[in-house]
Amino acid sequence: DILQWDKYEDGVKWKFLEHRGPFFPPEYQHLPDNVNFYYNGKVVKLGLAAEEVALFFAQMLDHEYTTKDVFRNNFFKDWRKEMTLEERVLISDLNKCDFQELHTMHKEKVEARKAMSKEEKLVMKEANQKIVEEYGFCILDHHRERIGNFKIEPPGLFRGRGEHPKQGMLKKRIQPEDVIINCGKKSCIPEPPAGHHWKEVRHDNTVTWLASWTENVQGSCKYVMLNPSSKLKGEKDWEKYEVARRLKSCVNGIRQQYQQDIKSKQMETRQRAVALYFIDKLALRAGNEKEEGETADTVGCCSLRVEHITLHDLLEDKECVVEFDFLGKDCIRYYNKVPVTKRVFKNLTLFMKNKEPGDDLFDRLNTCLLNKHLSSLLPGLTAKVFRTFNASITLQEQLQQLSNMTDNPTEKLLSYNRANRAVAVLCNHQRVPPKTFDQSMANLQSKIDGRREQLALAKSELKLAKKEVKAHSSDSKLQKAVQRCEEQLMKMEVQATNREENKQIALGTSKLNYLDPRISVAWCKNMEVPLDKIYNKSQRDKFAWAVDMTGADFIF
DNA sequence: GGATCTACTTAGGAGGAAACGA
DNA sequence: TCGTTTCCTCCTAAGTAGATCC
Repeated sequence: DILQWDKYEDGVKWKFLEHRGPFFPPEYQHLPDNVNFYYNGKVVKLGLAAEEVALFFAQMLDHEYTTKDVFRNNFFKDWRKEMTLEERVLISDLNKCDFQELHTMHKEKVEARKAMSKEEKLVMKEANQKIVEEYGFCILDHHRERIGNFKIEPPGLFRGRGEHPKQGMLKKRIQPEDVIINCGKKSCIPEPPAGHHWKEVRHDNTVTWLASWTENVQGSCKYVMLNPSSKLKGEKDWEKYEVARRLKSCVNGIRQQYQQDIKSKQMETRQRAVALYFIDKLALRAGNEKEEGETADTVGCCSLRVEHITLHDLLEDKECVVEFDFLGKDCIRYYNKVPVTKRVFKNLTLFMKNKEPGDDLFDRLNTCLLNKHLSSLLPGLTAKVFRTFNASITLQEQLQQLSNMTDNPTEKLLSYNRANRAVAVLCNHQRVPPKTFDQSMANLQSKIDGRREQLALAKSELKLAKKEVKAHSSDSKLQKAVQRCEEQLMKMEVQATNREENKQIALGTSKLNYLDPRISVAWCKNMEVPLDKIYNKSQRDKFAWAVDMTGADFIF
């Protein structure tokens, strides 16, 4: 069976596309007269452009960002570009800038928004819904579809992740003159805001975006695209999982092949084989090259450097252990100690020979070479398919192992979460533990203790009542109280277990992007668990294609 | 054959809304 | 009913990977 999500000829994604264009954030308004910026202790009335950027900085004053040298220097440099000549001559030292009044004003605004009455909040909500109604939908091939990000990103200071060399730079305001509109030839062309025009209007039906603009900090392109619930995205999602399933049916052969390749005479082949071994076994990302100095220093498999691994002949009673320690996507640390085969271990020793810590581990390999090899093994196969495949197969196996039909609903959900968690751990989906984690854990524990005492009390009351034969009528009442107490205690204990195990693990990313939803739908059917215990509304919308087509007998 | 461009998926965090329990 | 906790939505950065350019 040929996977063909394009229902139209070569690369055509749609025949009709109509929308209102993106929604622009409001223009900047001058500060009230009584709110002042001070330079060197003196009031300075800034022009509109410089003032707007000053406010961006002032708003972030509570944030750690504003204490970092890189952030401050980048900000100051870009801020000065927005100043008039006089302003620039005067304001030459960020340390002499006093943003306090701007900061206070901002905080008051935030407080005021929080303190709004119910009625006021409702008015706001309705105004927002009107905007969504007007700009948040498009017509694509006879279907009214929700747009994902129809709002133009407002200007502000760039906040990268980790030690980003561009943090603090000014992200400029986007004008209609910067925006390219993409729509159908026969559709109405969206009206630009009054007094403005679009950069370009094009009719390219081989792409799925509705509008795009170039962002000034990294020089990359931003797109307005459809919501995940759309047919177009759903079909693409389905295809992704079908490729992963096809990998499942030939993965044994591929594994044998790369084990053989590790012995190859060709250095390139051996490096490719070891990299693939890591990608398959550890679910590492491919690791494209990145331009040095443009982004934070993060790596994936192919871009690993010698400094990122340590080899141990023997570690904690295990032989041939590779210790990984590097920053991956979003500067999330990957730390793992993994026993590997002797052959892999010997090769790694060889790859590292005569190299400096900063040298590439796989100096003969890159993602392009790796993917070319993979697509020759199976059409559509790339490095990231291994992550999808290993994630989904892990979920299926874990669900099989962990869940019992005889469990109560709470226990069934715990099993599901644990299976989900196994995948999140494999894919290294981490989160920072919530600030209140320890406190809320302690709160829960004291609630559990309280309930335990209550249960003990209820039990002894019941015992007492049973002795007195005449108290028969109140007997069943007490029985129910005991039962309810036991149930609540069990629920809380499961909740505590689940929360503890989830401390540093984020389940959302794998659920949304790596787990074939048909596995979960089938599990719900088999276990008689309502689907909405597993997926919320937007997740059910995103996975509508799977909900419709999946029976209890589905196997990934 | 490497650099650059383009289009798309994957990612964690912020903040607000809803749910929960005392 | 109120304060806390949990859930959800939005936001936009940061990846992957194929195409195009030179």
